[in-house]
Amino acid sequence: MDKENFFDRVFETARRIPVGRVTSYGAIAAYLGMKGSSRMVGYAMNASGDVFPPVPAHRVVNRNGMLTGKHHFPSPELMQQMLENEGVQVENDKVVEFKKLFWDPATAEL
DNA sequence: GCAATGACTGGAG
DNA sequence: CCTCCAGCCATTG
Repeated sequence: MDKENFFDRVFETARRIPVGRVTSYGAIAAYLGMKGSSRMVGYAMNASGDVFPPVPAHRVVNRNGMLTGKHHFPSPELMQQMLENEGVQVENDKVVEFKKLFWDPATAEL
């Protein structure tokens, strides 16, 4: 697959997410200059399980901090489990302190 | 090339 | 904070 050029951008950005932090699809999309393609970011994450190294898709949630992609994991409860394992408190399928744990790739230091 | 789909987003209620 | 509607755009059939 050579057309993973688009996905690769999303993957690299997603891998830059620090542990214990989370970000939104729109943040990644906007950072890559594809603000309108926020859906494509999630679509790319769908292929994240087919690439290497693995992408921490569990740190990527929607703008509301909701674990919208948990259903796409090997186990729907795995996503929340890993987040809590990293110190991210999750409740009702959404990050509690999302606003506080929110990580923006644009404000991230190299 | 068109139609359908989707791990989204912003605005309005 | 939650729900509904419409817009966006790449991937797939």
